[in-house]
Amino acid sequence: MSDEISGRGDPLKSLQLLWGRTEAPRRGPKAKAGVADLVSAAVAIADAEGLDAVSTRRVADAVGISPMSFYTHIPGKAELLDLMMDAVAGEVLKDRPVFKPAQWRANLSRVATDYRDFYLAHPWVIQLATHRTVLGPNTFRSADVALSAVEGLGLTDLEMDRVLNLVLDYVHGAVRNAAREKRVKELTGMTDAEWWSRVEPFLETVDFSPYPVLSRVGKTTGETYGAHDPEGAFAFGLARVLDGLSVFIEEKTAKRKR
Amino acid sequence: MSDEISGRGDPLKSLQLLWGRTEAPRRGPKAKAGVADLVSAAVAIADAEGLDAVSTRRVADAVGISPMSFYTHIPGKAELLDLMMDAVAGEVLKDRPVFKPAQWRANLSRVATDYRDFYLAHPWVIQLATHRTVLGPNTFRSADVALSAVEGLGLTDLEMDRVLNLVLDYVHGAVRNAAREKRVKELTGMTDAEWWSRVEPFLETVDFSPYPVLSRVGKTTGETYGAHDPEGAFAFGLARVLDGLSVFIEEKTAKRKR
DNA sequence: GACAACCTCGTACACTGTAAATAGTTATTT
DNA sequence: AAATAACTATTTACAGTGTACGAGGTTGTC
Repeated sequence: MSDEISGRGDPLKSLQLLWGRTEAPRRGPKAKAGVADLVSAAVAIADAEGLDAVSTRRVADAVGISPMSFYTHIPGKAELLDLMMDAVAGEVLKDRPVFKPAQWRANLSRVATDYRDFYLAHPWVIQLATHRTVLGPNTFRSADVALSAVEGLGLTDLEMDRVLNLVLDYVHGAVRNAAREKRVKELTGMTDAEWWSRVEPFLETVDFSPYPVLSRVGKTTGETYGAHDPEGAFAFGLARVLDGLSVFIEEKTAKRKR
Repeated sequence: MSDEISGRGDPLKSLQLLWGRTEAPRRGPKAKAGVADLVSAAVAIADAEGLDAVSTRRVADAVGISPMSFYTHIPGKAELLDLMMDAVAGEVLKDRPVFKPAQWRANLSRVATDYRDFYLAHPWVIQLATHRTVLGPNTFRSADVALSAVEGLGLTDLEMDRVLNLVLDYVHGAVRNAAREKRVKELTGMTDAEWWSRVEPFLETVDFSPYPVLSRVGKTTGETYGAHDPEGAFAFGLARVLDGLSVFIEEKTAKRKR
């Protein structure tokens, strides 16, 4: 277990599949299932039961082929994961919003919340995103739209890249907290409250005097970490990030005017 | 494969192990290996070969006991992962720096870079940190120290929590990018350059016209994503985050003076 | 009809986490 | 000293994983 890597194996084969560059077979029987079927079945399983429920056998079974037939269509599990990532990447910023440079703050807000909703809809993406970027069409498209949120501000290309990465890095980090609650709940069948009610009696027996600040702050933020407000925390962090970018961008444009 | 969860199973057993609350055995033979041996062996394996090289059998073998003897000391793999996390958490902010409130910016900088170095030293932590927080002594200690970086600024406890979380969320997200390169390199034996040299010929055959912004920006940021400057990107993002916090904190303290 | 291309499948191997039963070791109790 | 309870260690076993290999069936082209 633990970490199959998305982006290993022959990178070329992955790319060909991502871009649909596999030439149509001229002979042979018609395939019962295509790559798209396998991928969407895998995504459905991951959405419903988490990433570790996705096995090549399960996926093959879901589309009605035998375990090993899976490998006729996709060379290995790593490639399947790449394809899954790119498949769902099509959902983010789906309507291709038109961004006006003057409203960069609203633009980035939109990008951030869209990515956040996306991660929450497919929490398994967060796990896979620990690996290499998938170079697929949908991933490219969403990156293109996201970058265009900071287009026309007088930033250099490198700055645009960094600004966007800052926002997305923050979103990723912030969503982790909300997403893992969801995952743990599903996998353990325990709600957060149940879990804490089991843990709390023990915590009351530990000596918190070596952690004075944590113990005070922890109590306030809700029963020593128990109650979260992910929504509020996300909004708070995003506002700070945008404030920080505001300082940077304002200074940039002020210089340009001189 | 994919995702064992750190924080499942009986939460109490995990906590007892984390806090060394297992009473010393009164009878029976002396154990060949203790919990600490198992955990440090596991950490060594994870550091050297990645998280997926850590199996209960491997760990048992490393300390010289038979596979199933592992379970005499630790109830399952989930608990092992919790213990691993807390074990290495002892390394972050090890010297317990004394933070002066007036220098909150330097303080948070220190916290951020310390966590960054920590993640880079143990990239597998990033994968596991997708799950629930480990309630262990070392984790508590590092959280306490980190929180004290923003102590005495006139922030409420909730604000302190959010400020710190913002910084740590960003660090986590930013480090991901650097850490995954390291991991992919180790696991595939391919350097980033090798990997890109294989991928590039293909990318040149794809039509980038649907992604005008990405294609332009990508080219500038280095061979369409090829060359990174993680160091620079990290510094850039952190500076923006701190700028954003500066706005918030300054406004706060200004109000207090009134 | 022959052949090559292609899909599907059964078997097999090395690995994983861990349940269950058994055997061996030690300190306490009788 | 013998019995017992508590504890560690080990063997065997099972269901699950990814996937290599090879055999067999199906389709289009020559």
